[in-house]
Amino acid sequence: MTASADKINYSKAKSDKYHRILEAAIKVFAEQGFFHSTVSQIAKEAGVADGTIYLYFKNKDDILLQFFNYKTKQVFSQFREAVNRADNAKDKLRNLIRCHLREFQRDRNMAVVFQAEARQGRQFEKYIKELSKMYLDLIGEVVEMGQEEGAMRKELYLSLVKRFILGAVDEVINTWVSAGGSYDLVSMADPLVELFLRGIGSNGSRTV
Amino acid sequence: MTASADKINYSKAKSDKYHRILEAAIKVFAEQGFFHSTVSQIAKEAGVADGTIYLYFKNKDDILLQFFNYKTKQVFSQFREAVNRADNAKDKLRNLIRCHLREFQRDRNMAVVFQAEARQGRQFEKYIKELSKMYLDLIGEVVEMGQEEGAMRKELYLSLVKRFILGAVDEVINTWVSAGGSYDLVSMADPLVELFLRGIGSNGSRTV
Amino acid sequence: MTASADKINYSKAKSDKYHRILEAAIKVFAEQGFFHSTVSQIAKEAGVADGTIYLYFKNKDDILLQFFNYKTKQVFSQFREAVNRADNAKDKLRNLIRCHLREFQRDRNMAVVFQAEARQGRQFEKYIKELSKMYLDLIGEVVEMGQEEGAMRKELYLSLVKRFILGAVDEVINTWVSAGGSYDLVSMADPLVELFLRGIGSNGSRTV
Amino acid sequence: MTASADKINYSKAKSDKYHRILEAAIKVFAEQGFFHSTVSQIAKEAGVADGTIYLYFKNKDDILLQFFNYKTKQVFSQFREAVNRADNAKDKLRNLIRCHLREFQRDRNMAVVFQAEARQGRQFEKYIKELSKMYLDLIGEVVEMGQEEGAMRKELYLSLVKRFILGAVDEVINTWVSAGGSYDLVSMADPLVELFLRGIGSNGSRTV
DNA sequence: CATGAATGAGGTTTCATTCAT
DNA sequence: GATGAATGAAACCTCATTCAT
Repeated sequence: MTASADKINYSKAKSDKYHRILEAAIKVFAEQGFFHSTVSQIAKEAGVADGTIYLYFKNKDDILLQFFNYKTKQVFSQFREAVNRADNAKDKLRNLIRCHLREFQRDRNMAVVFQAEARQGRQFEKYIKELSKMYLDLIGEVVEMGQEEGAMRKELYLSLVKRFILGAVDEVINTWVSAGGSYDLVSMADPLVELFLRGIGSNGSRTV
Repeated sequence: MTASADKINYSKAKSDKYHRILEAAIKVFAEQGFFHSTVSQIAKEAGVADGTIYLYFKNKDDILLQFFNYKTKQVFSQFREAVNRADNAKDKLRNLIRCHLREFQRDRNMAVVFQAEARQGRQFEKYIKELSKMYLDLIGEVVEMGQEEGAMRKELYLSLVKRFILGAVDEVINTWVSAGGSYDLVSMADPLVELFLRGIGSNGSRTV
Repeated sequence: MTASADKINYSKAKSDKYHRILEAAIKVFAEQGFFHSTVSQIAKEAGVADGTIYLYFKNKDDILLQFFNYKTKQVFSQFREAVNRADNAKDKLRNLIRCHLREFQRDRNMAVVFQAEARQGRQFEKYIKELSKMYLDLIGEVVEMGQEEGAMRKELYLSLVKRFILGAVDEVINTWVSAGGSYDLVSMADPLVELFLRGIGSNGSRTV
Repeated sequence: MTASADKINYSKAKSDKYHRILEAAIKVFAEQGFFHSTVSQIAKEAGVADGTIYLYFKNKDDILLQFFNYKTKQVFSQFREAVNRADNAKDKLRNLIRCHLREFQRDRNMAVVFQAEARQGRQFEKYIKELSKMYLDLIGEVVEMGQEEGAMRKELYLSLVKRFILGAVDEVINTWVSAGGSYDLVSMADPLVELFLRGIGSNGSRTV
């Protein structure tokens, strides 16, 4: 007797309140962390009664789950578009990373929650892994195209390259989040892409 | 600084029980996450009474704090040694990363807790930042030496490079943790270092 | 008497919806028990909105109260008729018990609710006692008539006899309800009446 | 991961507090009914903190369950003894019923809870049925012995007889409970047994 | 030092009831 | 009359922490 989907208003074109609660929750989660946030705080921030939350979400966990779902879809279509807008691999990579940084800069609460809660495993593991995979696949496509174009090295260890890129971008965002979002994140994109492409070694260096 | 030194036995060269509890806690945190772990579980795992925990730790948070302190110091001296063991920048970098991966592979519980709980901000933020800073500084030193040696590009945006390296290593560890530690993590070190040094672009590529 | 007549439509010859809700409620109560039933479930079963219930009933308790009132009146007139249809005490008793079992068999939901919720005391105590009294009085009349007719022993402890009969019938119904109504309840009537009249002792037995 | 038997102190020879809580709970249940009773009320009545309840009982339901278990065992051994103390069926029956009434009179809270909550089905159904069965079996034994002795009629419909007796006794207790326990319940035993044995019909009556 | 029973604040969640539409 | 989204009181239960032994 799970009291879920049939009781909860997921349809209704994501009614006004659904989004109000979701945004409020993300704000509170960003400020306090998921575990230290209380449903009451979220309700107050959203300007609704505690019980109202449960008309739109199955439970507290479900709020975070819905967020991953909702923001993810939204952000991912942006990523995809950004990649499509360019016609060579390097520009695709640059566009992807610019877009990534731009979107996270645009909504810092989202960024904080993504960066902080996504590493928690347990209940959200499945979602996070899926999310991560989508991103890695996107990078994978771009790199493979780059290899075909001759713009990227053929002998790359692809699955490592993907993590190498995601990890670096992630850390750049983390740092920005930790710093309170006090500087322009997007401006990191181009230098970062250069590092990806050229590495840090001096020209023609033999490394192994 | 911490208002507890008088009650809690931090001296005594870290008695047997102190470490037993700490290791037990890390095991439990790794399995359940910090918030879902209970003091009782830790006590049971350590084979002591619940109350005993409070003879060695101020409270639940303090356990995690002590862990960051304890493991950090231990691991950091290893990192420092690894760097010192080489006499050129590239080898220092390679040694650092090998050591990092080796240590995290050696103690997977530690790895899980580090990777998961360190991103939570709030109560542990200060510690984590400090930790992160130590690592970044170490990388910074190596890179600067590399620039002097001529082994690394002079025009690098140093603070970005540091995050670029930390982030990538971190993500490689995360992936390994998510996969249940099922493959050899250390073998990622050399390919990773190559990516840092040469990037993913084909030789002589102009990137901007 | 009830402080609500002005708000609630008790007049109007019990509109269609009133009965729909009442029957729905009894069904739900029978399935889940009064306390575990929610007003929403009742509304859904009745095919009306939650709020509509409050146009016909003062509150959740009132639904059960109205049920006791409504079914009681209805069933009691049947009992009275059954008794009247016979012209000697033994047949009256037999008719009463047959009727009782028949009516409860006819509407198992009613039976379940009657048997289960009537023993709860507290809020419904008054109603239940009244109900019980009506039944006991009916039995009393029959037995007294039997005594006058010479068909029943003169020295009976009347108030005990009444409970003795009611209790036995009740338990027979309980058992049938517990068994899921899987056998014919009415067929218990005649053997039961024989037990009332002859007891279980062998003929001519001296019992004290 | 049901947090039950391993966490809860069922051993310890039913420690002092276990019984204090149980008796307090029964008192509160008797006064308010199970559903209207709150854990806080029980805790206050027992003179312990709310949380303490959960050291001894898995949850609120478990309190009632434990009660059925505990009192049942206790009371049933009394019933069995009472039956054994006589050496003919009629006396066994009389002893059983006297004992039943005596025990319920002795502890009115128990009586109230037994009579009221035992009819609720749902969560406690299994227990109640078991309980009921034990009692019915005991009666069954006695009646069968009576038949062998020639003290009871051979042609009896045994399963009906059992319910007939249990029901009547039950109702006598209910009435006494409803009346606030204001009269002597045990004095009902002998007249009741006479009704069982001789019925209410006049001597030699043909009933069918 | 060590214990673990006891505490009680505080969180999540349910659901009877209301009221603007 | 009818609706059903919204309310918020109140219940159950957990668990970090204390303290008498």
